[in-house]
Amino acid sequence: MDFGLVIEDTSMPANIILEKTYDPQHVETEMYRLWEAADSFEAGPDDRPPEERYVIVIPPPNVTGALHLGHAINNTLQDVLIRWHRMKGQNTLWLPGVDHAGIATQAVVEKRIREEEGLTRHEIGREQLVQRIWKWKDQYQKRIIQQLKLMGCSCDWRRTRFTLDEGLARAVRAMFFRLFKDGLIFRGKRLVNWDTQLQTAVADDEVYHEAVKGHFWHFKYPVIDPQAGEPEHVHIATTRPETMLGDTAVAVHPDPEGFLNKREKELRGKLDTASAKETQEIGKQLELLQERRDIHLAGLLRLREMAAVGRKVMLPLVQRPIPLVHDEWADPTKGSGCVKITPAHDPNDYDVGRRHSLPMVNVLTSDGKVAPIVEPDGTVNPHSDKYADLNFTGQGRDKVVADLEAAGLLEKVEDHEMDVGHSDRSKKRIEPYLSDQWFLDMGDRAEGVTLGDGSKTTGLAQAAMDAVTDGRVKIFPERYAKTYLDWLGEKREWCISRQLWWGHRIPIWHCKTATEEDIKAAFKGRDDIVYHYDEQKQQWLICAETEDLPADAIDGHQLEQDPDVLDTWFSSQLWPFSTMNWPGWEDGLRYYYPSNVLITSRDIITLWVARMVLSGLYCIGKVPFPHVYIHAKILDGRGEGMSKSKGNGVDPLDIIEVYGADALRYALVDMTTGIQDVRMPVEYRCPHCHSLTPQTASNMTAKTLKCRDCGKTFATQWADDTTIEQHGRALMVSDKFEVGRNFCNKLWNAARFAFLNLEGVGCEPLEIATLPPEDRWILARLNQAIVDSQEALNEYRYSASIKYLRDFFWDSLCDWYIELTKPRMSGGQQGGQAKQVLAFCLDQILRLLHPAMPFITERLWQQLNALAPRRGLPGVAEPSSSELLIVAESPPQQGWPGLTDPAILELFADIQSVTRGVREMRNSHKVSPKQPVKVTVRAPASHIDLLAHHAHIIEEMGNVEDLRIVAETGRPANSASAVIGGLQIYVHNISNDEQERSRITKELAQTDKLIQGKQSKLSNERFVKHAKSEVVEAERRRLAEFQARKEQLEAALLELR
RNA sequence: GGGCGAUUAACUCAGCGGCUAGAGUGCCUCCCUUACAAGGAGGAAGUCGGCGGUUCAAAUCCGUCAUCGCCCA
Repeated sequence: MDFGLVIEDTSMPANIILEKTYDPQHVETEMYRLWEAADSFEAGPDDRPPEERYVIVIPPPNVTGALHLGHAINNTLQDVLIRWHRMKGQNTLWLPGVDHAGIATQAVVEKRIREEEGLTRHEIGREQLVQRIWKWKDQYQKRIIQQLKLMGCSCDWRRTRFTLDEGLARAVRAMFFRLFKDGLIFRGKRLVNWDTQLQTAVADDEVYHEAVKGHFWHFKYPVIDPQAGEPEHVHIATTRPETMLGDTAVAVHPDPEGFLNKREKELRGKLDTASAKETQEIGKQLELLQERRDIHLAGLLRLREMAAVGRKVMLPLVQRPIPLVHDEWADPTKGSGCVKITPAHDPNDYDVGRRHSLPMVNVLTSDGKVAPIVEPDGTVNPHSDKYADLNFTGQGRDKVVADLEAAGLLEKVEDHEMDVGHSDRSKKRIEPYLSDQWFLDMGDRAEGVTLGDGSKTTGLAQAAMDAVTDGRVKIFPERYAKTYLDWLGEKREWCISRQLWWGHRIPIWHCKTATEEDIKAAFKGRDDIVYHYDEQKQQWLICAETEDLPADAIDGHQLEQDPDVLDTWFSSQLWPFSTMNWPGWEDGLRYYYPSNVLITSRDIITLWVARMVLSGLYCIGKVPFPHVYIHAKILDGRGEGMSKSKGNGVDPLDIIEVYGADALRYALVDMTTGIQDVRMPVEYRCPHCHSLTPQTASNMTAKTLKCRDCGKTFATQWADDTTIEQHGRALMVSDKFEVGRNFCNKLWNAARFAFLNLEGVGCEPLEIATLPPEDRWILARLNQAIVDSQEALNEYRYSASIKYLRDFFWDSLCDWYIELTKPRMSGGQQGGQAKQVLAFCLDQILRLLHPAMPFITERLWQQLNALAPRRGLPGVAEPSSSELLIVAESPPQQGWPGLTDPAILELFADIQSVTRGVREMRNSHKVSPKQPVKVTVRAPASHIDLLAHHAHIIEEMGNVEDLRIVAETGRPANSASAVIGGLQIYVHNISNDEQERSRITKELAQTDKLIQGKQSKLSNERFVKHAKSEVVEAERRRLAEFQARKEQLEAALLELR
């Protein structure tokens, strides 16, 4: 069979028949080629006004690895909107690209080099490593774009960008330069999360917490020259003994008694409203509190006095005298009430240190060893050399503990479990580390901050918050606005430097020796240079906006570029406009910025969305998008997030191979309701017999498995090449996509049926009112679907949208209209009209389904164009024709006014109920569907004509050979009966009195219950008084219906006697 | 510790103050009727997580408890 495209081969007969089942692979390739050949995805500025313009900038997938189902849902949802708006005739741009993902990508490449070659990055060198990462990036960018194309994404590929591109680097430098010039970027010493493996600072969000078993060590520090009544030692407890080398104080609470009182009051206050369980718990705490008072308070008060008069203790091992200080960080309810303070190695201690101007003594080297201890006066501590270079948490800790024990200062050791931060990338324990970093000030500033449009704001974070609170940016679903606002509300400074090699280098040059005059002279007349003096390090920091500075840029002085790179989100935040050539305005920025919507998942609302809004405002003065749509995260069947490394990550291409791209997309759209997670049980598809074996916790990491159906062995993603070759690799899929495949098949076959019948279809003016009822009905149903589905899509209700289309197409068009009109199609009366209506419905549903299922609809469109080039209802609905569906006009959002017909919808629903009643009776009495039955309907005289007009529907769909509609009749012999909507329906000769009696009795009982329910409701005066009159009316009507049914059932029962 | 969300049929989810609580899948019965068995016709299946409250009326709103998930500290 020739499967070529009509559009390519005009000599092909128009009535070629489609294959019986839909073959996605072949069609998908052909259709994508067709679109690319027609440049359908390409967009460029033209004279269409802003409201006829639609732009989405892709959330760039990172090049760490291939795309999984999470990306599939993200990009499908974008493509649906893009294709829909393109079909609305808008100037539509979907701008694609990928992200370099700094630390993540460097980590995977470093890891691979370590595993395969046993080399570290320092052995390879900066230049080599960066080159290797570029190679990795090229490979994955290619793979990612390939995946997107196979999913059907209609991006303007000519505009593909990468966050490390030259153009994007220009944007990064432009923003950095402005921020630096405005004094919003500064350098400072801070405690950061340090990854000792990758030797870089990492952000909070790159740290995960895990419970780790450890110990609580209790030590005592000797008091220097204890006075009478003072203890000889203070007691401290710690989970990190090795950090004591850097202690610079011991803190005690300034008002332990007040603290205990306050705590007691709080607890007693809680007691009033507490549940029984809580009461018990609180009681226990109160007891403990009393114990603290009795046993510890005197000691705590003495310590407070000692701190007040400036007493010191001698830090053991390194023999450093350190003060006792008052600070509320010390908790009087815990331990001795004293806490050791290591400002350079604990965030809380850091704050204490700042409050009391304590010196910071670093104890850690960048690669995770004990540092040589440098005392506050700058000298190296003579006692510290025996610890230097020991592994910090290993030998270093052991030695500190052993030495303290030897000195008789170890009191006891307890088991203790605690949450410890680990690096997401290297899986190594995160250490707090005091280091020089670059920061962006997000907070409010006295002098304010000037935004891109010249307006003033108090600070960057505030500007981004305002955009959401005043509605310039709307987040769907709304609840996520809270995440955004809460995070920004902290206005924390953002550490933007990373000690990595993969990323945008910080455009700052350091110079220690030059004077301001030297710098002025060297850069005279240049507005792309700014410089600030760094008091702390006593050096000039020179920022160059457009080009790198040579080392000898200042005569007689040496310049050195800052070795750090920027946090990856620094470049990602510029994505909505850096991709459009900012800071230049040419190449579309003026036309295409801002975009219309950002579609993403909730885990990067703070990391990325908030920062894009902030930078859009700062750089340009306009928010980058008015809408943010947050979609669900895909979890596996046990509720765990999918990931390749865990083994439960599903590659969209596996799904496409098994079910087809449209099936993938249909299912993803269908599951996009308002929920935040979607469960997706994962299954292995046996390469031998294609049956599915569910993935479980125990088989998730297996290299080979046995098919539970055919028993043969197959390989998984974990197996080596030889094993895969030997057994074949199982694709990882989920049967959730079967619904998509089935829908495609149904669409394909319905179209196939239509094509068999559409030859010679006309496009004549039709008088809607004179059409047979089924025609008027299907057109009204179509119109409903047109309106409802697009309305839903407009509000990002994807699942609802596709459901309207499915219901129209499958339940109405296929199951009723097509079945009903088969006789007309094959030569019956008004056959031409039926064909014309069918062609029109097909035309419209293909247009409506195209955004979600582009491949199959385009293929069918080609066929439809060949067979029925003119389609429509002249004078009522005249869609314009189009060679390609991708650019065909979408049905009008308000529908075709001439097709709206609520009356026929209501009437047809009644006819359907009657038909279903007949079917049910035949089915429950085991009458073969092939066996025609005789039916008599008793109806009120006023309804007889109307029913007669629709009799053919019941006859055709119920296989009724002789339908009589009469005002009066007795029960035909052995007939089964049903009461439906005021009609008494008898199906002749399929039942007996006994069966009827029992069935009617049962239904009577049920009806009685309903009547009672309604009666009690309506006899409630307050209901009648308070409820809306429509509601009361509706209830009365319903009661009347039930009562009428009851009467009929009783009459039917009487007939049996 | 704080926040967000979920809990409805065996499974995946709709419904979010007022119809006899729905759909798809699965299950059962019947049907290979020349568009489609990846299909058609019909059916069974639910104390809407528990307990309180608001209301004429609660799956829906509020409180609380339980279980699960996510985010932030």
